[in-house]
Amino acid sequence: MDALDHKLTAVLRERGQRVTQPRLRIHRLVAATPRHVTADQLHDELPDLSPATIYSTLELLEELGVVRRVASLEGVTVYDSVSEPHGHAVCRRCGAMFDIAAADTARSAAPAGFEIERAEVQLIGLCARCA
Amino acid sequence: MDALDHKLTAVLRERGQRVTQPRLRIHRLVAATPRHVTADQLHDELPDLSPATIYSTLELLEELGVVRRVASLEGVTVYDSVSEPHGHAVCRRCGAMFDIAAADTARSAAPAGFEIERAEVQLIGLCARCA
DNA sequence: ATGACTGCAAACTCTTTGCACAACA
DNA sequence: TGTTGTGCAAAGAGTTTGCAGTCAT
Repeated sequence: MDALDHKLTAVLRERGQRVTQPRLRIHRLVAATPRHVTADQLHDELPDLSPATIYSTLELLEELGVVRRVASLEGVTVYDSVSEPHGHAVCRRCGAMFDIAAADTARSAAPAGFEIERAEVQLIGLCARCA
Repeated sequence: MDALDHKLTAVLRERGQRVTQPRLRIHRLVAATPRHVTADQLHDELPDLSPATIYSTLELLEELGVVRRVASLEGVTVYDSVSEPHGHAVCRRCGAMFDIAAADTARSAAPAGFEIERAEVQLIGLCARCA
């Protein structure tokens, strides 16, 4: 986990931002979560951090390019550590999310002049267990 | 617009649901909107309908397969009349949404056993005007 | 030391719910 | 006429904001 802290520390310093415990802890947790996190889940795991801090830190981490906001279906914002551009298959019944690799193929469909910053693919349906 | 009303009337009757003015009006508006609608936009155009009615009607129309809920980035639910499965290119700056046709190509990436009910593709970036 | 960051609490937005009235069948 | 659907108002989630105290530099 130390490598993670160093990475974030470097990015923060580079932008003149302070290195604080909440930032390191939230970053660690997002990076350690295999798939996706909500602000609420983070608050469950870090109860001593206020929602305000969690949200503002997530916003900062997004600006730093370390975390990504993913649109979700239930009106809840889902966050994701930035690794590779990818898509999600979302089970309508149990909510399970699977990463898929279709985002790249989708890029070819952009309208003329559109500068793609990221491609999100969501497949909604029933996972193998629920089907 | 009469064809629309007839279509919805048929679907409603088929399911034993009543045909009401709010349902017809909301359906017309969603169908008439070139791209996507939020519940709030509908309420602006139909101020005499209560939010509760708008939401419950949208939910009904979704169950009837006439309208689709689209995940959005700003924590606002976006609705879309059902036509062809498609994706969206969303401008990060001005919020403009363009339909794209990439959803089909994305289907091939589903995990094993996953039953796709719909495929959503979102490209986030800057549209030609904002770039 | 000083300025940025955090926590607390309240506010805000979007959406849902409960109940009485109105409208469809 | 008998339900079902609607409006109103309040409640409920999730997220944002303001301000005073705390901590990194």
